Amino acid sequence: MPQPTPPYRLTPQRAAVREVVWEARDHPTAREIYLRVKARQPGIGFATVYRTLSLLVEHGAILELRLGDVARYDANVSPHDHVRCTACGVIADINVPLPASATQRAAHDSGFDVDGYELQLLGRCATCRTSSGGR
Amino acid sequence: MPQPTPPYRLTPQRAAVREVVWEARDHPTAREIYLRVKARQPGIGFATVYRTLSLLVEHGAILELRLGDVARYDANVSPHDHVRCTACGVIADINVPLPASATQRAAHDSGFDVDGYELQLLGRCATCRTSSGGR
DNA sequence: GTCCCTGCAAAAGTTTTGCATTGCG
DNA sequence: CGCAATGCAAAACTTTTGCAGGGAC
Repeated sequence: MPQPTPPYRLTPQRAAVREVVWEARDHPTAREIYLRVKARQPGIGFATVYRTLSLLVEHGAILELRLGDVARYDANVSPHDHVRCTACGVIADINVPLPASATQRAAHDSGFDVDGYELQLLGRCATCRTSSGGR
Repeated sequence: MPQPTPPYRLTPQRAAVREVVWEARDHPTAREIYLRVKARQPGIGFATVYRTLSLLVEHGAILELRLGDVARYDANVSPHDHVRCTACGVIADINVPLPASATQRAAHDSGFDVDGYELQLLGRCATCRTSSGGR
């Protein structure tokens, strides 16, 4: 997907936030993004990062995930699912073949019109499985 | 599932919290539970409710849901899914037929051992759909 | 000149923790 | 008596908001 000229002003701060998210592959939290951006724009403040993240989410440039207790951000805006390691917390993108008809029907029975869904698998990543032995 | 004598002391405060969650059908937040319990045990404090909720979750007596920005609690501890109204926030229990093999395979390709999953559908409930007209 | 953006600080909200007190076992 | 549980208050943390200053258009 090409990036159209945004309808908002792309200031250096905003560009830095956008780049950090785009380059990240680890679904960083707002605080983590703030720290990484600060390495490039030492003067930037919390509020600017938070406001920029909201802006980018609103415009569909990035995705906000509410997987655990804090918000995380994902540059992959196409529909996909996630798997989270319950040991170390690492999150990976995956695709689960879940037919739209299944979700539509299940929710429709409850009287809902369904727009979409969020699916998160829970387990142990390869690293944690190996390092901590069997369990 | 019958309730075994808990391995923790079932004080009046804890019993009240447990009952409130068991009687609730609306996936209340910790604050909502606190307010409802307070109606029965006026002297109870925040901390006790929070600590009791953690305790009950640890022992599998109730479920903690992280669907939105705050924690919600569910007395239904058997595996099931949820649908949330993006307009009013109401949450309902549903069951989506998602074969374990599908999740297992998808995650295994990423190197994860999968224990379970959380599936949340998003849409508009019957009430919101009717009241706000088309959109 | 006007308006948007930024940075700092404070506020708001949820959840956790410290600590003295209470009361069961 | 000993120890777990409680209640209150304060802390920790994430996220939002207010506001004055500054730069872009």
